[in-house]
Amino acid sequence: MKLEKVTSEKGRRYHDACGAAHGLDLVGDRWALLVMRELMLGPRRFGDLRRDLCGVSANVLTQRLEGLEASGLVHKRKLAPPASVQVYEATEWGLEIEPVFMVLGRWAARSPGHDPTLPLSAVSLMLSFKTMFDPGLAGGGRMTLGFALGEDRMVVRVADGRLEAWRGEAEDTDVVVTATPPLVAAAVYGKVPLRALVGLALEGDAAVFERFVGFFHLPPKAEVTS
Amino acid sequence: MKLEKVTSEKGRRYHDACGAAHGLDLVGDRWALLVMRELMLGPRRFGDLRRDLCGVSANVLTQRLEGLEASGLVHKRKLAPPASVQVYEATEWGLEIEPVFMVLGRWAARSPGHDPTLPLSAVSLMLSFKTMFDPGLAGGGRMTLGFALGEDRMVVRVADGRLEAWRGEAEDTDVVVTATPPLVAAAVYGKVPLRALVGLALEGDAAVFERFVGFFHLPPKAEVTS
DNA sequence: CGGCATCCGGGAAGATACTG
DNA sequence: CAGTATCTTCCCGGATGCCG
Repeated sequence: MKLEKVTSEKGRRYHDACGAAHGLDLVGDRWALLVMRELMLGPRRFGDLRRDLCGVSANVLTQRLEGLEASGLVHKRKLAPPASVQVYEATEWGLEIEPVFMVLGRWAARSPGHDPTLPLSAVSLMLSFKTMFDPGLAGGGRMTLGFALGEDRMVVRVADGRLEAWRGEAEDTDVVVTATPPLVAAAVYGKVPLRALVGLALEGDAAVFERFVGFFHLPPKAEVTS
Repeated sequence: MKLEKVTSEKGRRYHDACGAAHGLDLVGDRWALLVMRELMLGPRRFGDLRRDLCGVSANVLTQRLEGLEASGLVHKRKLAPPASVQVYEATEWGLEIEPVFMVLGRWAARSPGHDPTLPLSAVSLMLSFKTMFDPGLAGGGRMTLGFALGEDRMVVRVADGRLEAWRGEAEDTDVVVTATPPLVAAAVYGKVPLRALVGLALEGDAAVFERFVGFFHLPPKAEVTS
């Protein structure tokens, strides 16, 4: 006898025609935006989401996925056999939220309270590349890098002053980086010398990764004098 | 005997190096982002914030302002005599959050659940202009409009394919619009004929406002077929 | 009256255990 | 592995009251 709470989904929404307010109605609940983040590079399984969203509990994750699906941002799908596993996938419209991560991330990176040494998911690392990539620094540089981050395999391509990232096995890559996401972040954003990063391994042309590191720069910290 | 809750400010934050996650640490609490929205066009008083943030309770607003001030996004200031009233003002870095409203608002406007007839604050209306303005439609158009929205006085200038908005009395304006924000939104975004909008009054060159309305277009609604 | 603290009820989030 | 059930904690919202 389920108590049929029926999830009224009313009452805690802003009653505001402002687009940003409605955006918060859609992804303003705790964890909701970060769930979308993890889906930006392709479908994920429930357990993978739970692992990468460090700290989220199973019931909350279930609620968020239900809510996001009800809003048309996420689609529950079952992969074809023999995989036959259930995955959650962002809808076409859901994927269009990506610029929010860029703008919000770039702004928040100026916060004095931002600690870049905290844990980081593989998807977050890829999105940070797309956010902090500076075409002016890259010039006409052209390269393909593979990243082996725990179980995750990512490919990053820089070409024509643009950076693209997707989930996939490394093929035709100039260099393959094996490490944890925070270690890669330390190298790219902290400009920590590679020899100082135990646990980060390069296979292939190490000089390509050295150049890659130079394509990024963090925005200056904001003044907190007030 | 204060119980010294000391606002540990710990525990409910995401423990994530991702910039977007830290952005949520800063403005992810309920109402926080909308408080920043209301400060985008200049300092506001506590009571004004409470009136425009329809539904926020006084204690929550106090908590948010305290938190935003502790984060360096908001500054509490007392206006010079004879005003001598206390106002809350976004810091320089706090103002830089504005692009978040543009991107989030443009994305959320595609939601099938977005209801543009809901209440709207004067600041929200101005930000929506900056968000939905299409330079291609404006061409070389050049105009200055005044808006009298209840107690609020706003000025909007279109020039050189750019739109600017600020709080101020109408001077040297081509036309002055007196109405409520939702009525103006109905005219601009709903393309409702002016004669159908009782309560909206134009003073000056009405044709200028007619042209102004043509400078905006809402993005198409997203497919919810999935 | 504006700004802010206190108290309380309801509900969302967090943690853990349990089930198919 | 993918959730569900249950309990606890704490945030949110509303009301009240203090104080300059």
